[in-house]
Amino acid sequence: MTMQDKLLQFRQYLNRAGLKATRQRELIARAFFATTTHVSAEGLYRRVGGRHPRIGLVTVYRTLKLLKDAGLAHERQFGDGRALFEHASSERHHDHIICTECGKITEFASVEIEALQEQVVRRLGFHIQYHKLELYGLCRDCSAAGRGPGTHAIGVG
Amino acid sequence: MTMQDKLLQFRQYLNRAGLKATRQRELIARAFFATTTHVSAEGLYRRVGGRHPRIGLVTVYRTLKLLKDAGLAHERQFGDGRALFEHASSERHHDHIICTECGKITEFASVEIEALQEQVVRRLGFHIQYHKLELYGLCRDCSAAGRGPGTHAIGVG
DNA sequence: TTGGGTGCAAACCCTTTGCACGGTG
DNA sequence: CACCGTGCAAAGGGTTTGCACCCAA
Repeated sequence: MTMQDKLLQFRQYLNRAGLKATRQRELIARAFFATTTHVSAEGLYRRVGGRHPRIGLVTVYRTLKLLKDAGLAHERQFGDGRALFEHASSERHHDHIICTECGKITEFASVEIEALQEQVVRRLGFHIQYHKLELYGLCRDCSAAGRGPGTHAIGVG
Repeated sequence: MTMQDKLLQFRQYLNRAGLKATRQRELIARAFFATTTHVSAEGLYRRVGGRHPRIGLVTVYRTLKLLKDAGLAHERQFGDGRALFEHASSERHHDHIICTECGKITEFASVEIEALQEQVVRRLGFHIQYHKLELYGLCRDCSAAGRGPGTHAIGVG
């Protein structure tokens, strides 16, 4: 799905919902679709604001909510208090692995893990609706650079 | 590990760290160890404050931090903006399944899932330090009661 | 006695909301 | 032209910090 497709879908959503396609919404959506990784509202605000100072952080929040409603963005909570947003249209469900050294976020998916989850909790009488799996560790680069606890700890407590 | 053991461990921690065993810390620790499930700072504050009105929420936060430092409490973020605390001393690593209807939190553990996680991300060059797995769905009771989306939706969009 | 501990209020961070002005359909 | 959208500032919720008084060791 190209940037143009996504923008079109966003405009169509606004139209259908009786909302207006404003200059700000267009610029914020473009900046969002241009990101390759997870962005915070603040981060997106800085990207847009660098070129268009008249756009407020509040509008970024409001537009991100619209993008979610349009099904074009997912909001993720990684427990550090702020929300990160990622594109939703093109990708299937996936989980995340976060490097504790450099903060890089990598996506992965495993049907095996998900099947096992379902199996494990069925015994408890639960029926899964959705899940959130976050792995934390050292990425290849940070391992190679010898950063982090991996270097001196044989068994990490 | 009994309540008394835990209290003793807490006092020993304070002692070793050159900190003081105050009336407030004792009361808050007792209230925390008396919980059976996950509590928020606010929730613990209400439990203590019901009987001892002179204890401030701030002191609850500070004592929870001490309990974490002492290795007696774990802090969990379930993405709703506030932290929940659980006992740490007695239990091994586990994950959580949260009922989306009644909010009940159940713990579970699976070495199979964890082995699979390790295997999956090794291909990506990652080395896992820790992880966080949250399953969301309907618990047995809520399923039985016919609550939730399961009742009318065949395929949930 | 002395340094850490407490409680209150205020600050803090992220996010949302109230309101008067501005711009889209 | 009627609303919806915007920006600012202010409020909001959860958590932390500054400060004067208090108390455990």
